[in-house]
Amino acid sequence: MGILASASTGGEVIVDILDRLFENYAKNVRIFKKREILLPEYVPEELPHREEQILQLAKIIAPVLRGSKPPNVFIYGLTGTGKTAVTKYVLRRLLLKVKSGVLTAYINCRKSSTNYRVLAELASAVGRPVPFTGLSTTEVLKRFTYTLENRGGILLIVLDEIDWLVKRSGDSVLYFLTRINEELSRSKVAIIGVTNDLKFMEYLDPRVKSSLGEEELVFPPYNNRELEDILRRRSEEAFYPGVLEEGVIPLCAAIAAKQNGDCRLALDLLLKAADLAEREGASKVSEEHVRMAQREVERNLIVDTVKSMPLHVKLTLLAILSLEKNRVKNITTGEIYEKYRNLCNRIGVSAVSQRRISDIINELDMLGIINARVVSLGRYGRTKVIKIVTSEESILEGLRRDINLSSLLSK
DNA sequence: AATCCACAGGAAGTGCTGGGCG
DNA sequence: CGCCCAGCACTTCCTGTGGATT
Repeated sequence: MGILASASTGGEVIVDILDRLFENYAKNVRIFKKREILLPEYVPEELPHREEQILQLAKIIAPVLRGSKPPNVFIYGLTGTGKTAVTKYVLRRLLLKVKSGVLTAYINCRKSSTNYRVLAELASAVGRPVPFTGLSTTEVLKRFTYTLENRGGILLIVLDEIDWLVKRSGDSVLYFLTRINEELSRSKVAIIGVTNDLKFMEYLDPRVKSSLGEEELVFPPYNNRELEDILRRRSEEAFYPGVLEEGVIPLCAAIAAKQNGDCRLALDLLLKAADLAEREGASKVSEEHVRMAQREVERNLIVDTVKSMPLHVKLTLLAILSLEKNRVKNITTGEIYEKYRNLCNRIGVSAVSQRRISDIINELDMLGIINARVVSLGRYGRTKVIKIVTSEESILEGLRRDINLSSLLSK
């Protein structure tokens, strides 16, 4: 105690802080009854307001119960409309009814966005794990097909966020998977493709497109009332009674309803708000906690993505930022490249080509940090006009974490 | 109506990493 | 060990283009 107190400049202040922290902590174990109920991976026992979609999907894949291959399904819906939850839920229920001969593989294509990784996951789903690198894709393909054929039965493949796979690696794996059944006799493959981007279908080979879209399911966004209802039900399990102030759930629902009815966001806000309340030792979660959570969610998202960017992406972003700060109107690719080259000179790294910067600008646009749209300025050429559409403060904070950039940001 | 700017963005290739196979 | 593979970040070279200006 003495050591602790004398080590700190403020005498026994640290002791007071610790005391309060521990007291609060002990007192506030009472907010969460079961925190994991609010985590995004959690699939609840009931999925309210998605009964219709559950039924439709179940009808489509029910043929596996009689041992025949169900049609391929394509599921479309905005983020947080319950696509993944419904799919997992229906598959889980199905597996309870089926004795043998059915295998499922769930692949998140954002995490496994290359042909090789998708095939590797499929291979391990049929019980033939392969090294995560080193083999040729045709080799993995062979092993997967061979093992599947020997096992027999039906394999249901869920390709979640399938647009990521197509955008990064093309549709060759999809093409292979939609035609694999012609080579199999003892087993069959059915695909459930899940996405929130309908436009990506246009890039598909027409044969893949028609095969994948044998059945289609659309998930509408949740409305305000439905979101509230979902939050209430989850809260009953997640929290002790009475810890949420009156307006908390409606506020979370309202914010999320504005964001295309994103239920994941609603749950995340509630979770973060309760975390904040607990951390500061409040006995109840208030609307103010929700608003703080909203700001934090937005901020963290930007800071984290910026922080993890490669150097030249950061430099590009910094170039855009400083052009914006100099009140340049209608920032173009050429202007960004010039500024970027200048920044590279100042910290002594060699610049990449303008072609590459053009791609980086597109990447930043896809991340939603900037907005880049192609415009034609007639005589003055054709270029992209770029705007920052997120908090400049948060971007800057992400950039500041990079020591390479410290000399550029000091003043 | 023709021109021509300032890029967009496709194709193909390079060098590197991190691994496998026989 | 030597050779092969996929993925990535990037380059080089290239053709294409919307529309204000001539």
